[in-house]
Order: sequence, then C-alpha cells, then structure tokens
Amino acid sequence: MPAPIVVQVVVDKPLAQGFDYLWDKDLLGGLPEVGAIVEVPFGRTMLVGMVIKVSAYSDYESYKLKGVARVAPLPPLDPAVLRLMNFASQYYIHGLGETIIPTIPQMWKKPDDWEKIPQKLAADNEKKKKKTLSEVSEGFIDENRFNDGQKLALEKLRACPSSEFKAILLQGQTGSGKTAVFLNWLSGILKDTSAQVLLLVPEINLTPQLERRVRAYFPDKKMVVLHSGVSEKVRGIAWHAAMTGEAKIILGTRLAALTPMPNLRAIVIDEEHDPSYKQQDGIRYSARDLAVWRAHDLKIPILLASATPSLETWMAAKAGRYEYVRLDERAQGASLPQVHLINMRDPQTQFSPGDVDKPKSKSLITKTLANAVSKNLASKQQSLILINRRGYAPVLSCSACSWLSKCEQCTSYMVLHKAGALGRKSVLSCHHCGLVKAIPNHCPDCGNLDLTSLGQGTQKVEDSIEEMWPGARLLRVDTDSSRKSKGAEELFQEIHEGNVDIVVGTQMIAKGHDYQNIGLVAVLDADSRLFSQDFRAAERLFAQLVQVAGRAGRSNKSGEMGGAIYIETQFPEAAVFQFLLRHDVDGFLSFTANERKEAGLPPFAYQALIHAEAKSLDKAIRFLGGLKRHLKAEGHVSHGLRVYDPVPKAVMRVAGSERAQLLVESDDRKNLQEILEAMDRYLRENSQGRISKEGRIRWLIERDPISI
DNA sequence: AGCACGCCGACT
DNA sequence: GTCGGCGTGCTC
Repeated sequence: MPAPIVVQVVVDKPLAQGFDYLWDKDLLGGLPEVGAIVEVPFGRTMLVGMVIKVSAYSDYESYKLKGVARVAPLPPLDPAVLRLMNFASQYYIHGLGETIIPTIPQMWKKPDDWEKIPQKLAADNEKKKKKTLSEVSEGFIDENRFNDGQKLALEKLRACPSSEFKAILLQGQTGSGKTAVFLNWLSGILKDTSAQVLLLVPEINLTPQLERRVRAYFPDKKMVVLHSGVSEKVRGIAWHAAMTGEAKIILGTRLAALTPMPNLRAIVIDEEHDPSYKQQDGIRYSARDLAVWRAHDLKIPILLASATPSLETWMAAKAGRYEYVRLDERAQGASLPQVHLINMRDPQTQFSPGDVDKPKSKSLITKTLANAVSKNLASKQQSLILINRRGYAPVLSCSACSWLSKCEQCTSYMVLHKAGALGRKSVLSCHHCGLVKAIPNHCPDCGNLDLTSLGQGTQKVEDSIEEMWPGARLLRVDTDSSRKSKGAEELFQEIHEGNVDIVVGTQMIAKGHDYQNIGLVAVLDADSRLFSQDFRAAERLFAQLVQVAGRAGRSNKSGEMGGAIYIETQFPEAAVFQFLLRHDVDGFLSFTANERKEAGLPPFAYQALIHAEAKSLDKAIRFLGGLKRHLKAEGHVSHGLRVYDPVPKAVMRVAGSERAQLLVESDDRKNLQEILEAMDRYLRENSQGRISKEGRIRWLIERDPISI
C-alpha cells in the first residue's frame, strides 16, 4: 500500500492547532500544496480551511482521519503572504486559522459555487473589457510641473534601491503635493510590467477620489480596489486578480494589507498616522505595522506619507532608521491657513445681551466666529463647521431632579436625535449599543414635564446656523445624514459643486476631500478631546486640526487669502493649540516625544491590554486579578515588565455585559511577547475558545492598543 | 466557536 | 415527571 498523503488544515475557529486530513489525489485531481484553500468535514459540519502542511503521516490516530472534501479553484496563497499571516498570528496572539480565513472574500468560501467560478470570472473579464474606456480619471500631474520641493523629494525617493527594505517617511503639509510625488515614484516601479504595488488609505471615503487620480496616472495598468464597502462579488474578483498577480495596483483600506500579492514591489501608506489603520475587532492588527513588516520581509521599499506623522514614524525618521523626505512648500503657491484661537473665557469673544444679531437660543458659535462666518459668506466662500458629536444633544436631563438619559444597557448616555434625522420621530439613541427609545414626555424619576437637553451635537448646531444665517445654503454631513438620504459621496459632491455655503458636520467631512473654495474652517469642540484618559488624545487632536486646517484655502484659484481656521477653546495656551498656531508639526512631535519619554509611555514602552467581559464587573475584575496573580506566581513578571491592576473600561457595560481590562507594559518588545504567549497558553488551557471555563468570561489579548 | 452530553433545580 | 440552566469535552 502506498504512503498516504496527510495535510494539516487550519480553520476559522479560536483553536491554536491545525487538523490533519487525508488527501485523495485522484478525487481531488492532483497533489496538495501549502496555501491551498480546501473544504473539510469538521465535527458535524463542513468548513473552509487552508492547508499549512503536507506530509506522509499524522500524529493523530490514523483511523480517525477524515478526508479533504474539495479544493478551491485557486492558486495556493503565496509563501510570502503566509509568512505575513504567521507573523500576524504570533504577534497579535491570534489563532492562525482565524487570522487567515477571514481575509479570504466570501465568494471563495462557498464550496458549492467553486465549480461555477471559472466561467464567472471569464464572463466578468468580457464585461470589463467593454467598460474600461468609460472610467473617469483626473488629477494627473506630470513631474515636469513639479515645484523644486517635489522634484527634490522625488529624486530622493528614486535614489532608494528598489530591491532592499527601506521605510521612507514622506512628510509634507496638506497641499504640498505628496500624492503627486508618490504616484510618480510608483510609476518608476511599475515600469517593470509584472510589478505590483499596494496603496493603503485609511478610510473608504478616501478611495473614490484617489481612485480617479491613480487611474489618471496609470490608465493601462490593472487596478483593483479593496475595502469593506466594495460588494462581495466585486471584492472576490478583485482579490483574485491581486493574488494571481494580474492586478498591478491594489488600492484599499487596512484589510488590503493582508491580500496575497505575489509580485509586490512597493507599498505606500497614505495618512500613515491615521488610527483607522488599527483594526478594532477580530484580530486587532495595525495595517501600518504589518505593511512595514511585509516590506521588510520582501526587501522592498515602503513609503509612509503624512502631514502629521505618528510619533513612532517621526522618531524612526529622526533617528535615521527610516529615510526622511520632506516636502515643505505648498504646491501651486497656496499659502498656509491662518490659525485663530478663540478664547471662550474672554467675554469679548461672546455675544452680550445687547447684541442685535445675538442668536435666540444658546449656541456654541461665539460672536467672534459668527463675524468671521458672515465675512466669509460675503466673500462667496464656503465655511466648514466641525463638531465631533452626532445628534441634537449628547444628553437629555430633567430640570427638576437629577435624571439624565442614561442607556439601560450601557454605561453611557443616550443622545437626543431630533425628528427627521434617524427617522420620522425624535428619539433617544445610544451610540454604543444602538438602542433607540422614544423620548419620555415626562421625567421617569419625578414626573416633571420639563425635560431639557444638555450640550450640542451637529443637528443643534445646524439649527443655530439656520437661525443665524437664514439665507445661507446649509448642509449637514455626518453618519446619520449620509446614511439617510444620499451617500456620503453625494454629499461631498454637493460641496464640490458649490451648492452649499455652510457645511456642518463631524470629522468625516475633513478626511481626504480636497475642496476648492473653503475660506473658513471652524472647530467647535476641540476641548472635549483635550482632556482624555487616553494619552494619545492630544496627538490625534493635533493631526485632525492640521488636517482640517489644510481644507481651508486648499488651492486658492483666485489667489486671494489662504483661508482661516477658527478654534473655539477655553484653553488657548494648551501646547496642541500653540504649536498649531505656528504650524509647527515638528515642534509638537518633539514636545510630545519628551512627554512620553518622561512618562515611560509608547513609543518608549510596549503595551498590551487584556480585555475581559463578564456578566458582572466584579467577575471580570476578579478574573483579570487571578490572571495577574498567576503571572506573578509563575515568575513571568520580571524586570522592565509592569502588570497594572485590572480596571473597569471607560464604557463599562455594553448590552448586558460588563467589561474590564488589564494593562501590561514593558520596555522590551521581546519581553512583552514572552509574557503574552505565556498568558495566552494559560488562558487557553482554562478556556473553551475565548471564554473561560470558570465563570464564562470572554477574554481577548490586544497588542499595541491605540486607546487605553 | 459551536455543539453534544450530562447532571441538578423549579415548572408547564 | 421533564425542561433548561451551564459545566465539560471535542472537533482531524
């Protein structure tokens, strides 16, 4: 009897091991390969898995071995992407199967459809051929039209060897022409006709505009777009084109960082500092970090572009570990926006009772800002007003007792949404668990009929603006408004076409869109993000402020004033604002670096969080306490390693369960890795999947958390 | 994770 | 009597 063929398969289950199966080469039409996607019987169901090992025997009792049922009509995932998956699985303490399988599009996880797929692909190809010509493209800038800064930057990029690992920070303010520089750089790499390049962007909002631009640069290169907004079918085809090497340009959000690309030659991460590169559920990876690892592993260059680099990247560039390329002039002569800090404690900035133009109701818009907006309206320029709070008011309260609109499921408040926003009626909505309730007509505690709202969200600001500038054309842009009537893209189009004078919205307006005629940007709630538990809050706020400031007077066609940003604050002396006033990105980063160093915080230390979710907070805390004691007893807590006490999470209760977390910190990366692996082993031994046997506590290890 | 098996309390 | 809570074990 010939030696059997045994393959080891991983599946999408929180199990650390692989499972052995027999491979019948006659039935499956050939020999097995590592990286092949297969269908296997698992317990009483069938699952899709991936082959990680091929051998002639199994440690498992051979009579119990089942056979692989089917193989997907796909080339096996390439060895490089498997190394990446393996690294991600180890680094983020996540099972290999549940790291790999979720990155495969749904289309390839339906074994019943596998047979039909080849003809589907062929049909799709035919359709594409006819369509290609009509695709929109815009924004091509030839390098001959570059300014000196751009020319120099491009030269420096081209000087980097193409077959060695090199991380490059391209730092340049909004409007300095970073995109044109890196697209021209990529065009050099794409001269090799088989080369693939990966271009990562933080959010879906950013892709349509960049997509048109990339098309303009590379009209005859096959490009695919990968993000969660792309339909399953289209994504499945795009992923396939990337993994076969057919697609040369892969543009996408963080999930694209895990796509197989057998001929990957360069990576660009746009807005490299953006927190949305960190996945917040499932495997909590940082696409930016994984991309750097991937570039290192493949010995290819990776370019990190930002106006406000993350502290980690900036320090690496300063220290010479990354190549540092700067772009300091604004392209096309646009000037920097003027920064105005409106000191809300100064009575002169506020409306006084005698003012004729004073709004009837209390408004977040100060007199100083109102004057600026009026002036901007008069000069026929658009105004952008940002408030990072959806809804009408963040909480409803009783004027007689201390009742507040607390969510019954969570430890957060229910936000008041006025009629027409989430539905036809005014409602209270919890932004954490999604619970929606009718507005009580009297106080549930004392019966008082007078309920008042506290604070202001986008809807309320919209109301005040309507009242203050009745003639102005007003548009609100937030997740509620973009979900309701038109998609976000259409709302942005309205702004582009100049159909609106004043735009009120959340941060989502500012991301990635270059508007031509914004004369004024106002930030109404900067202070709310100034004092946060999270040590990265200031860094994030600074990046956002620089970004929104960049939206003002982006490329001033008329060549007039460069636009202005107004920030309302009670604390104009805060470092974030002072550095912003001087447009001093490096000053701010250097200041922040010192602060972190003194406090022993990242990037001077490495962190991990252990999340625990139980029926009661007490249970969750005790579970984490037990884990801490175990680590100490086993001697894992050594020098340079700090295991803090378990604490309740900021939003402690969500939809019926209560949550706590434990912070582990180390000065040494390896040290942290070791303790996390020990922790994982211990937790797994006492768990079924990710739920502890005793007390049913759901736990999760998160490496490099971005908010604590 | 998802599911079956098995053991104890309170209910149509 | 049995329905269903959840502790335990298993998936090649």
